[in-house]
Amino acid sequence: MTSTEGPRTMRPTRQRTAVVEAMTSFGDFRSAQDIHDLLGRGSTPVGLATVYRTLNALVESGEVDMLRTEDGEAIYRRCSAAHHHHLVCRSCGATVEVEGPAVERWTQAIADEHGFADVSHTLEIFGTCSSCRVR
Amino acid sequence: MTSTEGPRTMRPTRQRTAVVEAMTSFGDFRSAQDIHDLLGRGSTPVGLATVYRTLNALVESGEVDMLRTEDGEAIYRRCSAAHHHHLVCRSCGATVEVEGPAVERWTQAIADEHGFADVSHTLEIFGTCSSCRVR
DNA sequence: TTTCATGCAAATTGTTTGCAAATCG
DNA sequence: CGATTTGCAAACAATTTGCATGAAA
Repeated sequence: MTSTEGPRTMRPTRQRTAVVEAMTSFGDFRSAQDIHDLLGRGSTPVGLATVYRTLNALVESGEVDMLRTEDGEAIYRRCSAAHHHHLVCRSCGATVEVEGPAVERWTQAIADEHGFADVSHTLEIFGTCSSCRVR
Repeated sequence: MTSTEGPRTMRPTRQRTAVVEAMTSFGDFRSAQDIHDLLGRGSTPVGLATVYRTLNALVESGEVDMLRTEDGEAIYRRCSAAHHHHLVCRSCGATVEVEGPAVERWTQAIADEHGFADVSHTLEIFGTCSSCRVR
């Protein structure tokens, strides 16, 4: 079970830095492939496998948050970014970021109540925005 | 955009029934592959592709709930009528159904506030259940 | 120089699709 | 019969892994 052992240290390489900076530059969730593409276009191309390895390491070390999109793709976000949710228009895709202290508290409470620790959650709201209703 | 059109009716075939019954027999989340294996052992083998197609259809029609496990696998469960959310253990996968009138109201309010109509939402809570913490 | 990280390409895994044969209405 | 569904295998997409090479310590 100790087969998956890895080094305890993480070398500050050029590509590792590039990934971290990319993650820092945009605060929201992106897929590994997005990040790879982004870096590829820039002046610091990084191999896709490396992007994956780096992101996994960052998740492991708690510096990055990972969650799954509806179709199973992993998306990552720098952890420190303020936690918020999205209100998405089904029709045009417009997105509004919303915060919900109440929801945060509620989920925490529910989890406590059932003896769950180390709580996190995902919440997305879908609807039809006013512009799309009019036309 | 109408390319993915399908028939509006769903024929009650032997395999479709088998899948639905399997879903009914156990109340918790199972992967498509689990269901396929299960049926394969029994007297009513159903092709894996068919299991997937059937499950997708059921999710589409709202008879089945689908969510993603930490590693991106889709898991399905027959869904009870009432709208509810899930509290899922990251480690062992145990799930608790929770209701959240407050959340329902909150999402509605947020949507209204931004001029969105026809609102729906998804919310999943993740954590580590007490049994898994103990060990 | 020794160890860890990178890149590439090949290997895996979960899921979807094309198409001929079986089945339902 | 005619339209839909099934099964199988091939196609796919996201992610991981093996291995030789390059860069830190």
